[in-house]
Amino acid sequence: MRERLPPLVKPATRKITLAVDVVVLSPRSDALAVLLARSAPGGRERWSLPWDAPMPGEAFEDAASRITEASLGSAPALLEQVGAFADARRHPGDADVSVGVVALTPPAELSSLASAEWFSLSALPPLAPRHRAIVDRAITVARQRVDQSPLAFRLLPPTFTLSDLQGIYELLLGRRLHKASFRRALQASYLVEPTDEWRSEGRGRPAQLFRYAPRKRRGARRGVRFDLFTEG
Amino acid sequence: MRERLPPLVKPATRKITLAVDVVVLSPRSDALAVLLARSAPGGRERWSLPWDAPMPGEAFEDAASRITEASLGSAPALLEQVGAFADARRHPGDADVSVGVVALTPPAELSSLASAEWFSLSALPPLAPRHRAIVDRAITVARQRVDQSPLAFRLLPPTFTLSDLQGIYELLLGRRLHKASFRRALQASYLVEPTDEWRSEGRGRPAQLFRYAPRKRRGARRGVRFDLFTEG
DNA sequence: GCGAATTAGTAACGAAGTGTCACTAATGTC
DNA sequence: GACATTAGTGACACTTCGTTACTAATTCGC
Repeated sequence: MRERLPPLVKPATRKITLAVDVVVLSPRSDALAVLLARSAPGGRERWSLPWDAPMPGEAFEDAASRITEASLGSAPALLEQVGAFADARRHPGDADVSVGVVALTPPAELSSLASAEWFSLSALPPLAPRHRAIVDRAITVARQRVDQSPLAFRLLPPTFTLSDLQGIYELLLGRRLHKASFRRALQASYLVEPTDEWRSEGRGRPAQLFRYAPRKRRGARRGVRFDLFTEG
Repeated sequence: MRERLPPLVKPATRKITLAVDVVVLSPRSDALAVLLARSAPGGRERWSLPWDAPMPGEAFEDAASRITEASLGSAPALLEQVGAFADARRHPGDADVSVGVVALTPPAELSSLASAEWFSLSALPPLAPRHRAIVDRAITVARQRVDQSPLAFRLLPPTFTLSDLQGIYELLLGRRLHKASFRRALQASYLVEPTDEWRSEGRGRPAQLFRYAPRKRRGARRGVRFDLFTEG
């Protein structure tokens, strides 16, 4: 086993086809929703993630932004690559390799002309296996990033109530949070500032509107957490 | 802006070349080290990440394992993809796109025959720009994962002292930790169990050896942390 | 042999953070 | 006007965390 030496120079001879597949996420009536594009290859209605081949020299995130805009009508608020996927030939366009990108956008109505629709995560139509895997990975990545980056704020309009914000966190984390604790932690973070507007929505006391405005940056050097391991 | 409709079916026509580039990390004399392969294209000594084109149908992680084994002599303890990279034509093998993979392995001596060497992260030789980017990304990913997965244990031999473990965490996090706090948190996590062996290493009191043996799984449902945002 | 230096390991205290309950406030509904 | 509903806050108990200060076991220099 010792005499196997690495090749010094080996040309990457094999040519393959590449696609960028985008998972556009948005909150929609108390659930996370994914944007799917209609495609009817054989008369039956089928759905797939919006995708395209990147143009020569185009960065993956730029391609994802372009692809999102084509289906949604506007550019997403945040993009992040979630990895490359290669299970052989399970892509709607038969691409050998897909680069998955997750895109976040506040709730928005679709043009009724557009050949795309929102689907609740819990009620997705059948997808190509690779697209299924990319969606799952995108959700996992979003969930992991939730308290590393201000991701939740990208799923909301510029001003929002604290209950809205808490709702987004609950959607992303998949569990309920306690109101008082949530607000206390948010207060201590200096991430939002109140506006002087209030929103009355049906019954109950009107809620103050806030905007995302990170002010301080506490160099919060914390210890190590051993209790966050997600898997064996 | 409304009339732009997504293409229903668009073949991914462009063919490209693909490489898997591996960042093999290991602790080496109080610093993280990267495994680089020697390549001497023009007489001058040059270095690059171990890489190869994936074989048809081979998963990226499998390719990365194979590539690591060719340079290191053994398979790594943990592999994780860190993304696709596409800056045009800055790859040593001229691959259009690279899939970056980070591999972790305990300290190991290299065969002196092998055309690969360990380089401290702080003293890397010049690399192709894309390889530079993949190394940086690999470090970032490893640092982010440190308390989401038992990554640090993959950089240690099967048994280790708690000071060893703390040292790995300090290498990965890039800052010093307090001994008492570190041990208290580790104790509460039920991740390690003591062996009945002790190791005396030069001066000082001998240290007990532990092994990684996660026992309980506290469903530690914690609140939201707003103070961990890493960037604007 | 013996003290100094060095590394391992723990107890305990004060500060900060977190889960929870209970309350007040402002609106719509009947 | 009573009630349901949603927003927002105060306070208490409990946990967690950073830190200091200590004890324990070994090697080194003399």
